[in-house]
Amino acid sequence: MTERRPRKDALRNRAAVFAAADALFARRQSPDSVTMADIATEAGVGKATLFRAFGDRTGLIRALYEARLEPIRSAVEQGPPPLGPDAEPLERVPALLDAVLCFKLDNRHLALALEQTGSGSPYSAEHYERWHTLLRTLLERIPGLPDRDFTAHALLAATRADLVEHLAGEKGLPRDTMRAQLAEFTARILGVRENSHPAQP
Amino acid sequence: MTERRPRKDALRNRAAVFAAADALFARRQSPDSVTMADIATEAGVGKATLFRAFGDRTGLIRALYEARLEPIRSAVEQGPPPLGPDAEPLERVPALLDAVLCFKLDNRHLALALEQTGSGSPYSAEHYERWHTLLRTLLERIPGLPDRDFTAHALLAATRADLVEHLAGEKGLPRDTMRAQLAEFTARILGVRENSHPAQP
DNA sequence: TACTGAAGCGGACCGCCGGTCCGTATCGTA
DNA sequence: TACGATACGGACCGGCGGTCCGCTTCAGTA
Repeated sequence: MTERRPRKDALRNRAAVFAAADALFARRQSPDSVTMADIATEAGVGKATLFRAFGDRTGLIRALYEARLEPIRSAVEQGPPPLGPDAEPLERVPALLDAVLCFKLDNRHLALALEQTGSGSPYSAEHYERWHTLLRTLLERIPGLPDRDFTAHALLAATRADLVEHLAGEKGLPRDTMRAQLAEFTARILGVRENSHPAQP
Repeated sequence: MTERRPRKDALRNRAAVFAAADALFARRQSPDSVTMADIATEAGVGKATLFRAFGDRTGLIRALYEARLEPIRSAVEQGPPPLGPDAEPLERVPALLDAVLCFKLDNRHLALALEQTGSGSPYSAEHYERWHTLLRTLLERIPGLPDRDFTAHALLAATRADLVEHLAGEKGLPRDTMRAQLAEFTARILGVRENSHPAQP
C-alpha cells in the first residue's frame, strides 16, 4: 500500500521525453511523421524507456497534452472570472470556449496529434469528459436552450483541432478573427441578442 | 486524348473490392483493424490490385465513401424540396444537415474510417468542400447570421463521424433523438424562434 | 565507503502493415 | 488462332509500434 517514490533518473528522463516530444511535434507538420524512435533519440533515451513510462504512443501524447493543459485547467477550476467558478454562466461559457480555442491555437500540432491518434476517439479521453460535463452544467443554468448535452458537444466540436488547423493553419485565418467568429457563434446559441461586439480580452 | 475503356475483369474486381470493404468495415468495430490484405482476401483478389485501382488506402476509402454518398448528393443537386435546389434556405439548411447526419448514422463505420484515416484531414476531401460551400451559400441568403463561412464549418462539425459514433454508438442515443437535437440546435442558429417542434419526417 | 538488491535502462529483436515489383494470365482484336 | 496490351497476384521490402533481457545506476545499510 506504500507509494514508492520514483528514482531521480526516471524523473529526469520523463522530463526529457516531454521536452523532446513537444519540440518534435512543433517542428514537424504532420503529427504521425513523429515516430517513437524519433522522440527517444531526441530525448537521448532508449525506446523502451518511452513505453515503460507511458505505456504506448497514445499514453505519451495524452500525458503531454494533460501537462500542457494544466494551466488552463487550474484557471478554470480556481481562477478569477470570467473563466473561474465565480463567473455567471452567460459569461463563463464563452470564456471557456475561448480558452479552449486559444489553447488549440497555441498547441495546434499537439492537439492534432492527440485527436487523430488512431486508437480511441477523442471522446473517450477524460479531459474531453471534463470540458463537456462542465459546459453542460453551465448550460443547464441558462434558460431556453436546446438539449444541453448535445449543445455542449456541438459547441466543443467547433473547436476541433483539425478544424482549427484547417482555418488558422492552412487558410491563414488570423487568430483573433477566429476567436471573434467562435464568440459570435456561441452568443447566437446562448441567445444573446445584443449586436456585434465579440469580446477581445 | 482518347479515353481507354477499362477491361471487364478490372471492373468486376473493382466492384468486388467495394463490396468486400463495405462488409468488412460494417463487421469490425474499429476501422483500422481492417487491413488492406483483409479486404483483398475478402474480395478474392491480390493485394496489388487494390493499390493499382485506388492508389492507396485513403483512395480506396474515399472512393467507397463517394460511391455510398452518391444518392444523397444527387438528391441535393437535383431532387425535390426540402433537400433539392428549389427549397428555401430556411428549410433547406436543416434538411441538408439532417441528411448528412442520417448518412453518417447509416454508414457509421465507413464515415469513421474516412475521417480518422491518418493522412489528410477530413477538411481536404472534396466532398467536405462541396457540403461546406453549399451550406455557406445558403446561409448567405439568410439575414442576420454570424460569419457564414465559420458557421457552416461549425454546423458540419456537429455531425462529425466520431461524435455520431460516440452518441449513437456508445451511448446508445436513439437515431431520431439525435436528429431532433441537431435540428433544434440548427434552428437556434438560424434564428427560428418558434417553439419546440423539431421536424421528424 | 563498500555492499547489494531492486528499479531503471537501452538497443536488438519481433510481428504486422502499407506499398511495390515483376513474371504470368487474361482480355480484346484481327 | 495469334498477338500486343492490360491487368493480375503473391513474394517482397522498409518502417513502425511494441517487447525482451542482459547490463547499469540508484539509494538504503553498516
